[in-house]
Amino acid sequence: MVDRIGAAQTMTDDAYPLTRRFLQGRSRDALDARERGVLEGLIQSVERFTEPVTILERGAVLDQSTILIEGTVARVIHEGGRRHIVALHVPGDFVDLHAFALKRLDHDVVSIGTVQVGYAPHAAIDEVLKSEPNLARMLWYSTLLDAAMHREWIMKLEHLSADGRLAHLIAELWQRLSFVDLAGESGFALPLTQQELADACGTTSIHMNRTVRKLREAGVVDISRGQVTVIDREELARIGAFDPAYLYGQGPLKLT
Amino acid sequence: MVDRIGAAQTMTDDAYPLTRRFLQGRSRDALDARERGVLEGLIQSVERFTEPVTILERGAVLDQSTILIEGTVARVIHEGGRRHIVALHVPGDFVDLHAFALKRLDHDVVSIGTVQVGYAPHAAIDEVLKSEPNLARMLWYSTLLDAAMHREWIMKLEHLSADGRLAHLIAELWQRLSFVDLAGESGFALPLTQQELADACGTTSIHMNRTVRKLREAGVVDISRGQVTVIDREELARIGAFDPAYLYGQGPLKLT
DNA sequence: GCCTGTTCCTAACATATGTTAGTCCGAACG
DNA sequence: CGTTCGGACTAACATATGTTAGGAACAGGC
Repeated sequence: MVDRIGAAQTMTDDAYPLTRRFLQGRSRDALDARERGVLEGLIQSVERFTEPVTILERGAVLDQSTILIEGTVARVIHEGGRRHIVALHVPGDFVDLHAFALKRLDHDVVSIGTVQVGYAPHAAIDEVLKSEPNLARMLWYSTLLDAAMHREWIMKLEHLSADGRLAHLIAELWQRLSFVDLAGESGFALPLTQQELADACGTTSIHMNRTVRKLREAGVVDISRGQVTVIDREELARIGAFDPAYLYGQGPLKLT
Repeated sequence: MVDRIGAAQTMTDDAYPLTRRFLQGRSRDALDARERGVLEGLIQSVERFTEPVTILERGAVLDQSTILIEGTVARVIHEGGRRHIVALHVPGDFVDLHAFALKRLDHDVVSIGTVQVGYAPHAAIDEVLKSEPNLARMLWYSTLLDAAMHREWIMKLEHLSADGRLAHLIAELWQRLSFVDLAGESGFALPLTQQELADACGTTSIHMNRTVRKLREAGVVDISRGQVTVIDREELARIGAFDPAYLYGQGPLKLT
């Protein structure tokens, strides 16, 4: 592996404005400076969305993959006239790297709030697979993190009722935003409406409203106007049965 | 890509007793004979379990990955004294290939009924990554299929109530077993108890019992004594909101 | 400034599901 | 042949959640 000094790492990371958050807080130091340069070079174009928009449509056959640079996007499966959020992404995440191997997308990808993304052509990723086994492994790794989060969501949906599901979602997002330096001491910005929170927790907006109020009145967390303020961190983790091990962060984790 | 003739393919597949079901029914023909040989050669040992056993434990640091050769295994997350099945595997599936890159397992892997597995050392997979980009891509692909199934399970848990969840599970298993030639015309063998079905559908065994009875009395599917008999295939797919696209099968799919 | 749409919020009622407490049955085993 | 044990099954009751039907607060456009 590669030895790196913390300060030097921060300096070099600034040299990669588009991909600097990729695996930040995870095993990013498994990539050396050259590999980070290769990764940054994969991004051949950038796009910005200010309106809510379906960035990628289910069934689309893609020849490039998308990395989230700024903002929030959701992976959505429409079924029975309803919109189901199956995953949420924070900056630094590839949102459709799986399409590199699967080609066809099995779900939509939609923007939430203002979003900036970068595109990496599959042909360029192909070259990485042939000549950069370590970087290839890290790309694979990032899709495996998605899968680990999916499994945790399955557990959450099978095990917890609405308040636990919401608490888990909040705790997870807080942790993931902390990895990429986008969370505050006591909370974080959250552009999701109650309807969207409901879509991500498998409930209705009416019930999500009850649940938000319940957690607020219980003095656990205040979710309002795009801002989450955590009041009782331990209680939040307890209600949400949140153990961050599945996020595979490095170093001591904020929530235990 | 590689041109292959159907008959020849069947013959060569018999030469790979341990890995012949890997990606069968999916994009397996993207692998040529040499690559299939390399894959088969990855399996350095085989083990058989006749008793229900935890094959792999959460938190374990692995130096090999496990392919399911025969039988059924479940991925399980224990939480709050309960056992939650987050994924089920059929022969041909790698059950912990993600541990190659993640190293630490975030869940248990348990056998259901009699099971035979093979082990592929990570060092050998490392070599594949360096010298067999196409095979490496197929290994990646297989973990992305797992993730796609995870997402469908999330949708199922968010969207459907107990009878829909059960119908979806049955329809999915039937399709996946069909891919690997282990399903019959009107059903398949299923070693899961009602308790385990409940664990996979996020409900209780009592409610699963109601649900099994309901689907039986409605003339949709009969689940009993380890055997599933599908009576009304279309209704099963309708109740379970089952669209097999997410399984990325090739050719015409059994259920539509 | 007012209109218009979206989000947040509430109430009342119906229903799915969980919980507790069992009985019944067949397979495995002595 | 009886015992034992796990799984299948049922009933009665409590509760979480969905559904329908709205009102209140707020932001953006004109």
